[in-house]
This record gives sequence, structure tokens and C-alpha cells, in this order.
Amino acid sequence: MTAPRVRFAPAPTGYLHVGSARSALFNWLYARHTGGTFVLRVEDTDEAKTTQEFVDAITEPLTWLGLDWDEGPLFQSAHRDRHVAAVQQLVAEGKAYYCDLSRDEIDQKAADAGLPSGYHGWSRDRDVEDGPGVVVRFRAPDEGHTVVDDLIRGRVEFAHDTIEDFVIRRGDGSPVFLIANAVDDHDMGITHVIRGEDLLNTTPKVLLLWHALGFGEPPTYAHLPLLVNEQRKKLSKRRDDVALADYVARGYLPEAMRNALALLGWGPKDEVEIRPIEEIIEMFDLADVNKAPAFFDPKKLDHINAEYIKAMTPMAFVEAAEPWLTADDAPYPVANYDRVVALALAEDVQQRVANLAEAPAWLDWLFLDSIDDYDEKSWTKAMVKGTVPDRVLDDIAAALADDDFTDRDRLETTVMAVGTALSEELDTRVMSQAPLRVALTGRGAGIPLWEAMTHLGRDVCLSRIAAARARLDV
RNA sequence: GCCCCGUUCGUCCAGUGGCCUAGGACGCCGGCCUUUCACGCCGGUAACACGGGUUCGAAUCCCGUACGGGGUGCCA
Repeated sequence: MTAPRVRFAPAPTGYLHVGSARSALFNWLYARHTGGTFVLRVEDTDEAKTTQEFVDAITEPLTWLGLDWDEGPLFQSAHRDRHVAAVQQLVAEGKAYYCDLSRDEIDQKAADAGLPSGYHGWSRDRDVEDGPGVVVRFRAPDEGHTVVDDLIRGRVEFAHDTIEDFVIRRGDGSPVFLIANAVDDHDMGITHVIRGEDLLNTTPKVLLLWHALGFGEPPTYAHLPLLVNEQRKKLSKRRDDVALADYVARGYLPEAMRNALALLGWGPKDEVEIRPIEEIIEMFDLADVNKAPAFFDPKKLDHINAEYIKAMTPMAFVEAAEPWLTADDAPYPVANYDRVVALALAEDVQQRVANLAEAPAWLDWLFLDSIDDYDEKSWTKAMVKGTVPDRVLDDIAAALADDDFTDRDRLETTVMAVGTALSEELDTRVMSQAPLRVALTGRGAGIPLWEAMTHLGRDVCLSRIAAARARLDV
């Protein structure tokens, strides 16, 4: 048995759809699992010129995901002569014919004849001459059926009388994808066609052309279940996040995205979901792919991404997060960003974020010149409803007045001691950390204070405590 | 309308005739840890769409019904 050759054949639409990315991934997994070849082919059959920008919109996300291809990108448009020749061959052999009927005329004829809408072979024997606006239709068999032996779905039968004489060349002379697919898959020696279920219905047409062209043994097909949204509808560009680039922008890691995508329609038998791609390649098998559509759950993606983030080294995390940490819209003056500080606090941030884009919000107070906006609820809770916040702040300021702020443990001990002392004096529980946190960060929750305080430094800490204390008296 | 596909916890997946009083993960709920929020740990919630067969035995095989989805273009 020869090594499999699979292909991922996206249309150049200007972005890579997550559903397409999943198809690409499954092709890639199958190729890597079997030691086969993964071919990238851009399906630019239509008129529209394929610009470099549109090609990049496909290759960049694939590269980001780590899905390397062995051949390509090949362009369907480059083989147009072959496609046209195939059409001519079919016409010459009487297996296809010219038709000059417009869509309106076809609808009219169907209505007049009381037939279901659609084309009913009216031009088969009209001997239409080729010319501008004239299409070529394939003479579909009237009887019998075509069987698609699908690796995922099993045997699927299509009765020929339900397949109309479909167009294989447009009025402008351009071949449609059906014939281009048959010819290219044949010429490129593709052995397995792995794609979305939305293409299942087109398969018998391609097979019919394949055999009419005398191509011999056709590829094996495997139709993947569709990716759907919460409403169980096919992911649509309009209301769903379908562009892979959007996920990149929101700080998802390629390894996490790839892992998450691999879990849609397939799952490892040992039930360990988050694992190295090498293991997934090892275990992957098309025969194990599910048939039912899968909802791409953002919550699950977040969880997987969070796990990958926690597993990163602090350095790797900071480097990966820096595009967000140093973005123009960061919640602090970007010039204040300090990698050393980010690195020192990375682990605390890593266990709190689901994606890289969330990182700046946890570190903002370290890079802000001063706290100008206190979170209202936090302020109320710690400073208004809290127990003697004024005393807490005063005592902390006094206790820390001579500290050099280099020892995180000492800072913690000192601050906690203030709470303990006050608790005894007033015979009630006094929390010293809450007012301090609000004074320093403007919020009631966040990463641990102590290490961060050593980076913020004595002067900044003390002045923020004083600022909060002053606000308390207003 | 016609053609095709599908149906295991809310979601994703495991399960390919007996190991299933159906397992894991996410979510959710509760608890522990904690002078923040998280993390972590422990526990709980919850499903074989329905009806007929076949079989000693069915989530697993067959048929039907219901529901959902996809396709019905000179888009791919």
C-alpha cells in the first residue's frame, strides 16, 4: 500500500475559518499519523483574482497552528488548461453538452412542465453551439446510483435520478470546482479526501466526472462532522467568531487551539484530553471520528488555553504576552512597562488568566504612575464598610516607614502584624490587607501584594497609601 | 418540496453485544485551603431521543417515528 496523499483545499476568502482549520488539522493529523503527504491547494476556481494577501490569510494561520504542508501552496487556477481540456474531452465523447438556458428560463420551463424546480435536461439534444454565456453541463446518468464509501459515514448511496445535469463550465468559460476537483485530485495522486460534511452531497458528482474521465480508482472520502454554534447551526461569519485570526488576536496559544480543535469530532480512547500533539498524532484515526456535529465551546477552549498557559515557563509566558503587555491600548503608559517586573510576577498572572489578552489587567497597577480610579465596589467594601481603614493605613505607613522594601516576606509579616495588633486592641477582626490592596492597586482582588510591592518600591507604595488615606478623609 | 447526514450528561468526548447500577473533561453547585481574587484539592448534579424488533443478553445490530442539521447556484 502506497503512502496516503491528502490535501487541504480552502477557497481564498480572505480569512481562515475555524471549521476550515479543523479540516486542515484532521488532514494533517492523518498525514502525519500515516507518514503520508499533506498538500495545500488553494481552490481559486472563481473569477476573482487570488491576491497574495488572500493566500497569506490562509498560510499564516496554518503556520501559526503548526500545520506544515509538504507540497504547495498549489493553485487550482494554474491548472485551468487541464480543467478546460477535461471539459472538452467530455463534450467530445458526448458525456457533456452545451446549454444556453438562463436560470430564469430553467425555472420557467420547470413551472410550465409542472416539474419540481431545477434543470431537467432540456438542452441534452438541442445541439446548442458553444459561445459567450453558454455553459457546459454533464450528462448525468438517468438510472442506477453512485456509492460513496465514506471512512467516517460508511456507505452512502445517491440515486442518479436525483442528480441533475449539473454545470461543469460556466458561461465565461471557467470550470467549476467539481471538475477541477476531479482533475486535480487525480493529477496530484490524492488518495484521501478529508473535508466537511457540507461537501458530502457534491461527492457523487465528482465521482461521476472521475469515472467519465476514465481516471480509474477514486480517492477514499472522509466527511467530517460540521462545527456548529450554540444554536446548532453551521458556524457563520455573521454571528460567530469564525476567523482563526480573531483567536490569535485574543491571546489563544496555537498549541491550545490545535489541541482544542482536535477534540471536536474525535477523542483519545484513554480520555486524556490535554496532551502533546505527538501523542494525538500517534492515536489519531479517521475511523474513530464522530458523525454528529460538534459545538465549538468557548468555555472549553478557555480551559484548555489556561492549562497551556500555566504550563509555560515564566519567560515563555512573558514573551508570548508582550504583544498585549506593550500594546497601545494597554491600561497604562506603555513606556512604563518593565519586563523584569512582568517576569517576576508571571507565575501569579499565569494561574489567573485564560488567555494572553487578559494579562495587562492583572499588572496594570505596577505600571501606572498613580492610582486615579479606585474600583467603587472595592473602595466601599474595604474603606467604607471595612473596620477602621484609617487606622490600618496609618499603622501600615508607620510600620513600613523604615522598611527598604526588598524582602517580600518581611513586608507580609509587617502588614499582617498590623491587622493582628488592631484586632487585639479593638477586640474585633481587623483585616490589614484589604485597605492596603485597594490603596496600592485600586481594586479588591488581584495577584499577591508582597513580591509586587518590592518592585513598586517604598516611595510609590507609601505615597499611594497616603493618597488613599487622604481620600478617606474627604 | 426533493436528496443526504445525524441523535450518549447543558457542552465536548469514551463506549463498537455481556466489564455500563454508562466513564472522563468543561460548565454548574457545595466544601476544604486562604486576611484578596484565583489556583489546587475533595464531593455533588446530569445523558444512551422515542417505539418496535433480533438476541439468553443492546447505548452498542435491524426497522420505523420524532427532532436537529446539511445540500439543493454559471460559491466552494
